[in-house]
Amino acid sequence: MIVVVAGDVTAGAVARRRMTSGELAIWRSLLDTTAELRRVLGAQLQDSGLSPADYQVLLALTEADGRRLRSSQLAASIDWERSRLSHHLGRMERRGLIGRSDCATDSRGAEVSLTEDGARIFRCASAPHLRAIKMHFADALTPVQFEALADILQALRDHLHGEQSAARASGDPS
Amino acid sequence: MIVVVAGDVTAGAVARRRMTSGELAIWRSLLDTTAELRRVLGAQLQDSGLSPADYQVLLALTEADGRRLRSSQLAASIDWERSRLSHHLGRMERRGLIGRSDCATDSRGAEVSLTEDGARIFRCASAPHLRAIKMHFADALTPVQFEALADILQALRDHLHGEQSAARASGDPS
DNA sequence: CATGAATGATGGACGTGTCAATCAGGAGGT
DNA sequence: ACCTCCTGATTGACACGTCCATCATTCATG
Repeated sequence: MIVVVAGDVTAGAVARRRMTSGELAIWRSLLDTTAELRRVLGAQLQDSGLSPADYQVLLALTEADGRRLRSSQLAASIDWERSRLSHHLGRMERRGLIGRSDCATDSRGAEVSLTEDGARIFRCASAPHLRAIKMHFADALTPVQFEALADILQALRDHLHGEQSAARASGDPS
Repeated sequence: MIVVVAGDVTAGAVARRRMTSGELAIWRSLLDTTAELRRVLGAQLQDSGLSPADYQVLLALTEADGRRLRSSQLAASIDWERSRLSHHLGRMERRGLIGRSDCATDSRGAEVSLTEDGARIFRCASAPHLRAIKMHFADALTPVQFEALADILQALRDHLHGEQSAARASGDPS
């Protein structure tokens, strides 16, 4: 039986090549630059009294039906570990940003809801935050660069997830 | 005297435009994708018993003259706050990865040095880490995409730093 | 040289993130 | 009904990062 590595058509071609120092430098630059952007935007958000994590949670809740979500749904929608979310919700609850109540259909579950305060603070934080993203990110790039970046991010995501399906396809019965 | 806004030739043109939802989506994708990459590579590093932060410190020390650096130099070379570095060095010292000693020329200063253990562990961690970067990042992109990414990162950094010099040039006497 | 500002480094408090353990409740089979 | 397994969620311990205060030393200035 002949097994052909599938899922990533470039895998065979590059398998034995060494990473160049230029590629490594670009990787480090990606790390550094995104870290700095996160730092700048995090500092801006803090003016509104929110951390980037708070913002993610409040954004997901604001967009949710009835401004409430099962804890698991919330965790899935922002791709957090449940434990992390549980800790963070505890802190946000102490600050009065969200509320937690039991779930009607599943007594194990918890429903997370946006409080008045939480909704109000999120509204106040949202506009300046979007302006900051525009100022520090969107205004820095040309339309051509945006297109290229979207393409690159797509390739990175496909590659990350393609690896998994390739592993599954080649004999790992997950 | 005529003052011309310099440093970012596009600043005037985009000042009043709203950010498009596409641009916002690309920003979120950048956040998510780089976060996932950091997560995957951090998990890989942990197999060698190091955190990404440990790796950064050990890399800087390994490349330093005599494998030792003043604490401030180290902080500057990896762009950390001094307090963060101090805390982290305390933890790394407890684990035997680095040592701290007084500085000869400035009694306020501290010199950070690589221990035998630290050097050995870094050597063992380095190769698999570089392989992981290649596998998850470098192998995902074409040469054209690398070139585009380098260009984009350069534009983002120039913009971040150009803002500061523009602010300084237009009347902020820092 | 005396004194006040600046610098190098550390420490405590607190918010945050991860891992592993735990616990209550549902789901499915016998 | 009972047992087992799975799932939703929380918790404790600990590593990590930031903010702010502190302390010793050096530098600059009169």
